[in-house]
Amino acid sequence: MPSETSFGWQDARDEALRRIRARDWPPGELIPNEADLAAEWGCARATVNRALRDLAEAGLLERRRKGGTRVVLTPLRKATLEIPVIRQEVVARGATHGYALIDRAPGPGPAEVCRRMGLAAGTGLLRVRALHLSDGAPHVYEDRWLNPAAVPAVLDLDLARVDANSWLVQNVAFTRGDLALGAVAADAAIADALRCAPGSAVFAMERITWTADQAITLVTQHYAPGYRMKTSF
Amino acid sequence: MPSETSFGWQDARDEALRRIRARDWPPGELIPNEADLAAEWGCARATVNRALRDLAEAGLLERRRKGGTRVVLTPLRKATLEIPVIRQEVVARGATHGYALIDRAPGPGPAEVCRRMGLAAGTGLLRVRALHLSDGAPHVYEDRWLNPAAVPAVLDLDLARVDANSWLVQNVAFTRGDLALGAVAADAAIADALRCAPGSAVFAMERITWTADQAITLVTQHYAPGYRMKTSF
DNA sequence: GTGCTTATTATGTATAGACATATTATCCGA
DNA sequence: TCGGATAATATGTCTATACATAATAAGCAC
Repeated sequence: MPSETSFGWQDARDEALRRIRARDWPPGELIPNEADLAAEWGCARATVNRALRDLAEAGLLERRRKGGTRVVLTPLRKATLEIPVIRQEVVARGATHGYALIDRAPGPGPAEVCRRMGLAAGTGLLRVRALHLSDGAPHVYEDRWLNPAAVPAVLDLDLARVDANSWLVQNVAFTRGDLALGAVAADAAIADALRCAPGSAVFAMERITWTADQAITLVTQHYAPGYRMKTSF
Repeated sequence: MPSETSFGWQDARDEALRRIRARDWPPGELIPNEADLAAEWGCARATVNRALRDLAEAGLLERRRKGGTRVVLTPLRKATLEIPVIRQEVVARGATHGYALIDRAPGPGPAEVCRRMGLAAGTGLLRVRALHLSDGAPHVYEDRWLNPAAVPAVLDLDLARVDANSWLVQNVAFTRGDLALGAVAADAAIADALRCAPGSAVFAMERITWTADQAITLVTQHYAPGYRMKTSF
C-alpha cells in the first residue's frame, strides 16, 4: 500500500476512528459525506468508502443511503471466535491429540433433538459419543447426533478410528450453523468421560450445522473443568 | 447493485463459493488468478478482487501476493458474538432491566489482578460488585476491577444508580479487549447474588478492555444458571 | 551448488467517472 | 391536509487503468 505517497484507505479509517474516539464526531451524530471527506483528505471517494465501510462492519458506524453515515450510539463490540476443530486445536497447542469412541448407536432420534434439527419426530439418526484427549488427559466429551439423510456416508464411517468432527469438516460442505454456549453440571456420563466429579461445572458448546435447510449434525461438546475459550476484540 | 444488468461482486462470491463447495476448486488447490476469472465472468478485476477478499476474510480462501489464491484445507469457521451490554440485552428481549450495587471498594488490587491488567502489584483500583436483574430475577452478577488511572471519573461515579457496564460503553473509548469464556462453580458470593445453590454451574465471561496499552477494567460476569449465549455462523 | 541480483507475477490498492438504488425531502393536486 | 408523484442526495457498486508490493522464479557470478 502506498504509505508515504498517498492517503490510503487504512489512513482514512484510522483518521475516522480517531475522530470518533476523540468525540470529534460525537455518538449519534452524522459525519460529513464521502465526497466531502475525500476532498478534505485528498483521496478518491472509493477510498473513503472502503474506510467507512470497514468501520461500519466493525459496528462503529451506521450507514444508510441518502441518510448518510452516523456514529453508532453505543458501540456494540463484536468478538469473533473461531470454532475449533478439536484435533487441530490440540495439535496447534503442541499437545498430542487422542480420541476414543465411547458409543455409536443408530436409531430414532428423541423428539426434542429431531425438532431442533428440523426433522420429523422419530427420524433415524446416528448418535455418537466420543472423547477427545489432550496429552492423554480428557479434554472434550462430545455427544453428537448425525443425520444420515443429509450425509449417508457417516453410516459407513469407522468412527472408532476417525472422529466425526475432523471428518465432517473435511468432507461435508455446510453452509451455516447455530451455536450456543453455556455451563452445565456434569451428569454421570460426562463426569465419567472427563474423569471429574459429578456436578462439576463444565463449559458446553452446542452446535447445529446446516446445508441448505437440512441439518447435518447437532453436537454438544463438553470441555473438561477449568477450560476457558479465549479470543480478542 | 446491478443485479440483472451485470455480474456484481456478490455474484462472483456466490459463484466462487459454489465452486469451492462443489469441490470444483478442491481444498488446498490454487484457483485461477483474478484476471482470468474477471475475463471468464465478464467483469472487472476489482469485482473479482472484492469477492475473493470477502471469502478470504470468511476463512475459506488463502491469498498471497504472487503466490495466488488457494482454497483453505480445513475451513475454520468463525462465529461473531456480540459482546452484550447487559442492560441493552435485557431491554432488547422485552424484559425490564434492574440493577443493584452490591459492593464498592477502592483499594490496592490483588497481585494477580494487577498482573493481568499490566499494572504494578498493589496499584490502587476500584472493585465493584453488582447484580443485573431481568424482570426482577437475578440475571448477571458482575465482579469488576476498575483502573482509576485510566478513567479517573469512575471514582466520582454514583455506581448505585448507573451500572459501570453502560457507563463505560458510552463514556470511554477503548481500543481493544481480551475475552475468556468458561464455566465455574458458584461460590458463596455468586450463589448468594444469583440466588442459586452454591456449586451450581455458572457461565462466566471475563473481559479486559484496553485503551492504548492501559487497562481500563477487568470484569467477570456470571450468568444465572441455565443461560445460553447464542449466535450463528 | 551457493548466494546474489533481477525479472516476473498475482494480489493490493488508488483513481476518476459513471450509473444504480434507497431514502428522504419537496411539491402539487384533490 | 392528506396522499402521491417527483426531485434531490448519500451511499453502493462497476469499470478501466495505473502503480505498489510481496514473493517467487530465473539468471548469473563465483
